[in-house]
Amino acid sequence: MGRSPCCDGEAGVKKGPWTTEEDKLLMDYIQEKGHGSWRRLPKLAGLNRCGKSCRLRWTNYLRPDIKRGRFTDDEEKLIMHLHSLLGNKWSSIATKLPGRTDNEIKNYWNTHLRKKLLRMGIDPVTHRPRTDLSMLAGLPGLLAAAGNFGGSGAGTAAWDMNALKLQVDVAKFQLLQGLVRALTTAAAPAPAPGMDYLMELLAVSNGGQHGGVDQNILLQQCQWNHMNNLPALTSSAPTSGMHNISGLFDGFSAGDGLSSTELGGHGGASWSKVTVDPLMADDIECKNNGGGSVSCEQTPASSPFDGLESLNLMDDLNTDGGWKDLLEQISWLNSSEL
DNA sequence: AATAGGCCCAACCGCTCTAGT
DNA sequence: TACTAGAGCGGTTGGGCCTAT
Repeated sequence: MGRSPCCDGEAGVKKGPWTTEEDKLLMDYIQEKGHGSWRRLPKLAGLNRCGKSCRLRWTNYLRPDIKRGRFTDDEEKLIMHLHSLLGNKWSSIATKLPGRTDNEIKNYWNTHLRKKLLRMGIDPVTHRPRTDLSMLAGLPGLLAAAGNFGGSGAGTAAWDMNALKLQVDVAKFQLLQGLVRALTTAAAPAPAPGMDYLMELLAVSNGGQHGGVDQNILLQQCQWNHMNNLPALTSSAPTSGMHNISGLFDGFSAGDGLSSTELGGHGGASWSKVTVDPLMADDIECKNNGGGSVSCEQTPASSPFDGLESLNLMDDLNTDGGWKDLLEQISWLNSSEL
């Protein structure tokens, strides 16, 4: 295969912005005769353009059913949701938004939505919480901002308020993920760098319940697994000694925008399917079935942030010796390049 | 008022896919 | 089956516009 682009070899063909005269020629021709073969169209329509350029101009600009103007909130949410399902399949996404072109949606994504997700700490490619440690390094600022809300949210859009709460929650989850990974890597022949510090950190970090997650349980579980040379986490096949790990999820409930579909992985304790879709995705509720079994089921989507209010995030974050301290120390760990 | 930097978006480029021969 | 033409798609670019200094 592989052939030269259609415009190659068409010397003297005009490029660049279209004039109103050219637009009129193209519109008149297509409205009268249809586009037919795009390759032959320019000649028939009296245009000094290549067929590809004509097609693009028509589909992206001149088509009569094109909707102009700002994207609505609903359109924005739909794009985000569809992108989480389809990825950069702009043409497929465009079919669900009447009057919008793939090019327009692509541009809007790259200039607005992508940045919006990044600000929320969500990876715009995977639609999951960003896993790079630079996010954890920025947590102190995030926590400070969260603390400044003071619960009133005055002057702040509800969306931003909820997004920030979600971001904090995601950060908590990521922290757990990182901790478990760091700790359970000890099952490998060479302990992970910094593991000793993390163990110590957990030991001195109050050891109590934080956001429904008992750090002692976490620590004990990891130690137990280490001693018994077991996979760090498992999603099925109840394993003796795994009965405590389900407690990790007590703080995350259906509807809080944070969910997990595969609580599994081996050795590296990869909780690979943690999904955060604050907009449209159905919730996935994880349950402790006892005996070390954790099951997850999809529940109908409700309001994206239902359940957030019940998490007592601010109390949780501002408690001395609580998550705030822990996160700050973790960010220090990161900046020290362990 | 001038200018630098960032943003936005129409248009182009190059690749893949599909249908026809 | 192999090849080609045509169409479509996603990534990238360039220039105009806007905003901050």
